[in-house]
Formats: sequence, C-alpha cells, structure tokens
Amino acid sequence: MDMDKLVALCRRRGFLFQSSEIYGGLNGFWDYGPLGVELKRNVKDAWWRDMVTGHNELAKLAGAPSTFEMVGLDCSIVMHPQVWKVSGHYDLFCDMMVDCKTCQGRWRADHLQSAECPKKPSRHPGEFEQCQLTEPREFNLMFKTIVGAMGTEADAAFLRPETAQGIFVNFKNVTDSTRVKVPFGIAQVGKSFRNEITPRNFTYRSREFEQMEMEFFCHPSSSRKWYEYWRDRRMAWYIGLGLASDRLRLRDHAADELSHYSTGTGDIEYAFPFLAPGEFGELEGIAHRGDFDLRSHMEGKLDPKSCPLTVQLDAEGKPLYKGSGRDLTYRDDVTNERFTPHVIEPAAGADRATLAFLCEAYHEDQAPDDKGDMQTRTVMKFHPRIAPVKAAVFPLVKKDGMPEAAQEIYTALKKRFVVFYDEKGAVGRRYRRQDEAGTPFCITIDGQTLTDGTVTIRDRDTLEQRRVKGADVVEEVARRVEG
RNA sequence: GCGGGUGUAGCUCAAUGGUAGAGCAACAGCCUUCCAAGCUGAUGACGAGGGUUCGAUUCCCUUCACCCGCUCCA
Repeated sequence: MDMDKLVALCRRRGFLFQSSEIYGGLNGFWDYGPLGVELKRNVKDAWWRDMVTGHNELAKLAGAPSTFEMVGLDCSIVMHPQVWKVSGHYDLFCDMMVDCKTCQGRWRADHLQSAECPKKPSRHPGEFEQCQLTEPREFNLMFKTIVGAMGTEADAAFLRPETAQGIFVNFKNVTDSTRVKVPFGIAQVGKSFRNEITPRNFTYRSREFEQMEMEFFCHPSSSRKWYEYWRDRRMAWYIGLGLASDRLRLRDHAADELSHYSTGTGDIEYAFPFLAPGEFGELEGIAHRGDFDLRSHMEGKLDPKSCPLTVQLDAEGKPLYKGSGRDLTYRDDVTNERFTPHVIEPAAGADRATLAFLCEAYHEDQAPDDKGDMQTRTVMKFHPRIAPVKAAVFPLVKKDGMPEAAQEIYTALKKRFVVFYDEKGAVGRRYRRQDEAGTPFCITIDGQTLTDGTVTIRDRDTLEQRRVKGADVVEEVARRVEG
C-alpha cells in the first residue's frame, strides 16, 4: 500500500491534518479531523472498556492466574520535577550531546569512549583524523516549561514524557481510597510529550502523542505468569479489532536485551507501509518492571545497572535524587505478608494504534459504475467497532416522501450511533463517499419502503444489500456493530 | 541535526519578469428509482518573510513544511 495515498485520503476526508497548517505546519504535531477524532476516540474507548469498565473482577478469565481488579486514573501532565529525577527520565532525557563539526555527526557525550569522533573511517575516507568535536551541549528530550507567572529557571517543570509515573506516584492514593487488593491494575489514557530529534513517518513519531498505559501490580511470585497473560491478551486485542496477524507480530525481547530486574519484555509490532519490507514498528511494549518504580519513589532513584538494585549515589555518597520516603509497600490482609508489588506494564500508543488501523483499513478494489464499467474504489475497511461513522441513511431519490421516511430512520439511529444523513446527488456517489470514510453500513430508503416499510442495508465490504423492516434497523445495526 | 529533492486551487497538471489557465473533486440548482451519470451556475491557488526591479509566482537570500538517505530512537 502506498503511504502517500493514505496520507492524501486522511487529509481529504478529514482524518488527520498537519498542526497549524495555515501557518506552514509544525513538525511533529498533528490534528485529528472530524472523522479522525471519532476513529481515535473509538480506539481509546475500546481500550478503556476492555481494560477498565468492561472488566469483571468476579470472573476467572482464560489464561489469567487469578481474578483481579481494574481501576482508572487521569493524572496531570505537569508533575513535581522530582518525579522525573527519581524515575530516571531527567538524566536520560536531558542528555549532553556533542556534535562533530567536520562530519556533522551527533552523539551522546556519555557514550563516547574518548574525545575522538567515532565515525568510521570507512564511511568518510581520510576525514577521520580531522574530525573536530564541539563542547558537550544540553539536549532536552523533555519539554520544559515554567510554573508560575513570575517563574524563573528554579521553577522549571516538565511536560510528562510518559503517563506511567502518574500511576506510580498515586499507588498509595488508589489503594487507600478504593479497597482494591493485589493483584490489580491502574489504567490511564492521556497525552505525553517528547522532543523527538526527528519526527517522521506521519503520526508514527510525534512530539505530542497519546498513550494508553496500564500498570498491573501483583505478587513477585506470580509476576512472570501475569506478564505472559497481559502480553497475550494485548496481542488479542489488536487482532480482535481487525489488525491482520501477518502484519502484526509479538516480539519477545531476548534475555540479553532485558534489564536485569525484568523477567520479560515484549513488543507488539506492526509492519507499517512506510517501513522497509520485513521491518516492523512498535505499537505497544509490555514490560515486566519488577519493583523498580515503586522502590524508586520510596527510596530514591535506583541505579538501573546495579544488581541487586541500589539507590544511585552522588560524589559525596548521598542519594543522587531522593525518593518520597513514603511507604509504597503492600500488606496482604490474608497472609499478612508485606511486600513491594511487582509491576507489569502494557504501554500502548493511541496514535500509533490509530495509524495502524488506518493503514490496515486502506483498500482499493474494483466496483461497477452505473454503466457497468469497473472503476477503482477506495474503501476504508475499519472494524465496525472503531469505524468513525456506523451507518449512513439515504433516500434513493429526493421525492415521493423518501426523504421524510429516511429522516425518521436517521433520527432513530442517531440516538445510539454516530450516523450520517445525505440526500444530495446520485446514490452511487453517496455510497462511494461513505466507502472512503469507512462507514460499514448504508441504509437506503426506496420505493418499496413506502409500500411495505422495508429498507435496504448495504455492506461496505461486499456491496451486498439486504432488506429489513424499517422498524428493525436500529437493532440490526446494533447487532452488526456491537455483536 | 546533516546531505539531496520538492513546494501553483481540496487533488492532478499548465503558463508567465507585466490581470495565473484547465480537468477532476467540493458547492448551488435542474434532472435522476441502487453504486463517483448528465446539464447549468457560482466559488476557489503561486508555503512564509526579505531583497533586486517601475513591476517578482518567476531571479537572489532566509525561513517553514513535506519526501528520500544518514543520525537518533527511553
């Protein structure tokens, strides 16, 4: 599939626009149009429903080690600066970078072995000896802002680069206020910000993006089983919403890729059309994080390279970044055991998932025009649950009472679904427009409706029409969209 | 961030140092009884800033955005 065609369709039909387009655009930022906002909202709603509101804590789910509880959270984007120092983002995202004046390369200062440009001589014959490096310069990957109208550099704060830390720092608030018991999960959907060096590939790498993250807290002894459960369940979620399994894959990280405190990390990846054949891009990472995060927020920034994990110290032997000092351990009321829960983290990108659904939906096929000649038809084959518009309602022609009958059905459908009414022009053209919007069903009111009350329902993918009673249309659409 | 390429209407393309044209799409009307039909009409553009010039969409500089490659990728 040609990515340019998808980008053009997204713009033409109102899925995605460049941010601030009338001023020339802004690299790494995107706006969702009228169709795009419905699509993305459906993706987020499907996730939230699957994770939080639809979860039955009484049910023993297939593959799950036990029953469990799920709650939601919506944290602020700007948080106490200490959160990011303790989490490690401050050091990791505020790198000192050096540039090479000669060969234009750029490296993290702490990655350099010596004061020499590491560029391989083979790539720049003869230049290696002459390369000159700049002094290390600060390079911010977190967006910095100032809190308070009179704020100075001392009041610097950061836009969150991930939503997860808001969950960790609220761990005690949630256990204190909800009576949830381990194992349980806290889910959050929200914006995050990263000052990417090279935003590229449509919305795939944006500087402002939305995450769907869940932190699952469990006993250390069962954490590996929970990791496997969530990894497989998250994979099934994408498949269930229509991502083809040959473009979707689950990649377990090899043991040598893992942090030593993690017993498993897997990526759910999609073969985006802008990637080289055989390459996959990350949609979601599922990570076993051990007790790294809760311990960090208790004790202070842990050194991720230490084993066993210990607090990272400064030159004077004091903690480099102090933790909260709060007790974030958990006491099991039944066994009376006190422990720091281990964490399984499925962290998904809402925009990346939306982009994958857009890529997957794009199809061109052949359909006959009114003369019977075959024409190329562009159709977005969204799963009905995420389709921006569920149904369109058309009077076949604008006379004989058909518009009135159609509007009655439109009004009834509109109470439950996003639906679209159109009576302008030829009906074939109206069908094709809905195909590009990905509307799964078109309901047409024709002459027969006026005598026996039946209407036709056209299927977007097969072009087949079935006749149903007008009074049954709402239930018929509900069955096909939700069932 | 570096190198190369590209910026004219929603899309595809013209022309020009002196009033920027067309096709398709979108819009209005007529006509239309099932898959982008037809007729009529009206609307719509030189990415932005600066310079040279009597005059710049055109020449020059800067900038922004997009595409390709490199770099980066918690």
